[in-house]
Amino acid sequence: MVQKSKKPPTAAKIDAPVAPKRRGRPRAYEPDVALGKALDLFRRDGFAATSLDDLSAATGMNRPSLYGAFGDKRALYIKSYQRYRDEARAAMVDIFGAEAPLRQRLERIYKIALDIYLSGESGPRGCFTVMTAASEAVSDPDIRSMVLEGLVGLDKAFAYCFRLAKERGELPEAADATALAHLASATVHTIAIRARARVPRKELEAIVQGAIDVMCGPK
Amino acid sequence: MVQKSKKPPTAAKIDAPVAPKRRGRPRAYEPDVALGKALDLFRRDGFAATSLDDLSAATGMNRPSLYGAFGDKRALYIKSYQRYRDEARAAMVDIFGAEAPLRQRLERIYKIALDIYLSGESGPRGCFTVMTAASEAVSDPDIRSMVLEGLVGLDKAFAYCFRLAKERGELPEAADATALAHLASATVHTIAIRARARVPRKELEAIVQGAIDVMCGPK
DNA sequence: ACTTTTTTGTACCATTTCGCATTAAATCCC
DNA sequence: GGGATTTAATGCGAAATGGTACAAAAAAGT
Repeated sequence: MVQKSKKPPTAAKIDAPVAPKRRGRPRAYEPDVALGKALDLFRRDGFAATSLDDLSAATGMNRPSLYGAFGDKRALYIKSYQRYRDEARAAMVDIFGAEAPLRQRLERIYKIALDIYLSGESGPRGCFTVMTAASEAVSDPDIRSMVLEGLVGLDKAFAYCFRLAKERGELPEAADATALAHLASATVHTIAIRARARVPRKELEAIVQGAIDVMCGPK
Repeated sequence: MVQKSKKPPTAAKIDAPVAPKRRGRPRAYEPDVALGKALDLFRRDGFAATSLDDLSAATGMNRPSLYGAFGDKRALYIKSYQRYRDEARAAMVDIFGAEAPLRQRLERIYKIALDIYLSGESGPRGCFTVMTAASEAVSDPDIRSMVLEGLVGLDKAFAYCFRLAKERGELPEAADATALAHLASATVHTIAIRARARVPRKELEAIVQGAIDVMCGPK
């Protein structure tokens, strides 16, 4: 019961990208979009304040289906978080090392961050990593280590970005790439928090610009 | 029913600091310490994950007493938050404008912040303002505005601190006090978050030092 | 001693919550 | 069409939750 689908032995192809032709009653939902809905809820209300009924209503799946597809509430939360982080990472990863000048790279990163944090029909939802750190992280070691991964992942990406800038002569040799990276991450965190307090985008952008100016020198 | 205690008309003194000699059965708890215990729980687990039973057990008060003394769960949360903020503010407020050089003032502020964020028997508890922003802030306008107050309060304190440094010649005239203040707040936020992810104090102190170096110039 | 006042403590209620057992439905294989 | 298999749907149940009613208890006033 570990492998969930036995491939038809006739097919020599690599895993078919579509229509595996499953055996029983077809699913009435798409796991991916359901997970997206669950993520939306968790991002808005957090783990404890989101009930299985809420999740069931949002995904259109009834509880047993939810349970069968994703496991219990905690497992669903973890899968939601992983998906959030994969998406956020995918949206940013290319930019850190792009050819554009440092300023531009940073601006692009923060624009994407703001897009993520300010999205949401019922108000901005902030950063899921930050939210998770602020709630479940303390009590659950597994979740805590995922959060830590997320935090240091961002640190490292920014550090790479700044080291590159030094190599390209955009920053003085004396610049401390690690310290700058922590400041860049801190700026991400602060706008995530302020977003949830409904600070308007204009102000968040001003904070970002100020931070960039300090980090890059007053171009 | 607005005034909660009618003063004895014989006493011409200003509100007696001790022993008002109340009338009925004496309280079995001290409201201040009970509120402190409630704050401890809320800080660790957040609003939704803290039950009235937990609060009752921690404070030693049974639920009806809790209710009578502080109102419902939300009211208790709000009172807890106000107390947290009052304490945190009181611990820092004198330092921002102290005579010591900028670096020293910043170092003292961050030391106090770390002491607050890393305290807690069952793991570090982070910053209650950040935690509240990450959870209840979106859905509850009253709580959200309190959080916002907390955030801008810190911004303003740091801004005052940096303006003072400029006047004292510790920073170049061109330095942007507002932008530096936002960076200083961002550093507070980032260590609060990382503290909950159990990043050890040494690392947090390194982050703080790096931030101070960037903000103050590489002394 | 008796009343009044305030708080405690027990017990209760209505609701919500998570999880699962069971039955009904829809599809594939033969 | 009949059986196998996978999923959906209903609904149960035990526990927990927020909140409150009510009586007993402990003090002050008279």
